[in-house]
Amino acid sequence: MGRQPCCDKLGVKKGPWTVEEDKKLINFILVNGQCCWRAVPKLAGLRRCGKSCRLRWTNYLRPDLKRGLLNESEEQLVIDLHARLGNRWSKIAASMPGRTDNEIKNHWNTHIKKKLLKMGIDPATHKPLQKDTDAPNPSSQKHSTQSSNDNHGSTDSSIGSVEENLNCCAPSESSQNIEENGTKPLLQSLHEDDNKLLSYLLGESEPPVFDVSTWELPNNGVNSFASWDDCGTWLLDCQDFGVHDFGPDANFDDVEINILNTN
DNA sequence: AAAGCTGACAACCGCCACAGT
DNA sequence: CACTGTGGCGGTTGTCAGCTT
Repeated sequence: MGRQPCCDKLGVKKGPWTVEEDKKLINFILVNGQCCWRAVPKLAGLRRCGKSCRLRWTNYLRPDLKRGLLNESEEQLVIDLHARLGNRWSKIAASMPGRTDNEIKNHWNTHIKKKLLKMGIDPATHKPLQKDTDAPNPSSQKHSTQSSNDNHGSTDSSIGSVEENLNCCAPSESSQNIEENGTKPLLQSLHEDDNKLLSYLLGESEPPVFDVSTWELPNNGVNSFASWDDCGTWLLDCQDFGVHDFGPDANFDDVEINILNTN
């Protein structure tokens, strides 16, 4: 109440991002790294809310993102983690390198939820559905989600019930099996390097050591690339943009270039 | 061929946590 | 300690492409 909106609504563009806007945002972050999202739109010459820029970058433009549907083992992982964490999508996403919370959330809502319901499992509690809860009302769903959040240790039995059902179609990579024999959870053993990278990109840790041919640290700016063409080629590997979309040919006006140069 | 339906996913909104003042 | 600004999160909606009737 009385709280100011995160950005001035007037003159702020909404809706799908254009290629031009993407280019500006990518170029800005390549040069300046991730900093003060509120200032990004102004500095990058975008008529967007800072929040919108952050979302666009983290959910779509980030170069370390996997694209496409979650495969079976990732899906199994999401179910396992959801049973433990509830709807804490960001926590779940943090354990799945290359996947975003938004992506996982979408996949949960469009695929997994239905799959579980079909199997007679309540997606909120991960327990078998009662006869009279075939059409669960939202309030009870919310409540049960909350309780699963609060009782992480007590959800083991429910996890079991989910995975017992899933084992019929899931391959041998059931995390239940992994944990039962006392080995490292699947999440921790998979993609540890990617986790480091993700962690760095999210500003949570020091830069990891990784293959510099695939991704350079934003703080190093354009100097990380032998040329703007290299930069474009690198981005081309990551996203569906043409090399010509980036670099000196990018459509910065003089004011924007000045802003970039003074930083 | 066209209308309606469904799935997939991008994007927005409102709230919350936390750091800085 | 209270207030403010910012970033982040989760829920929800909008849009579009593909499929079905």
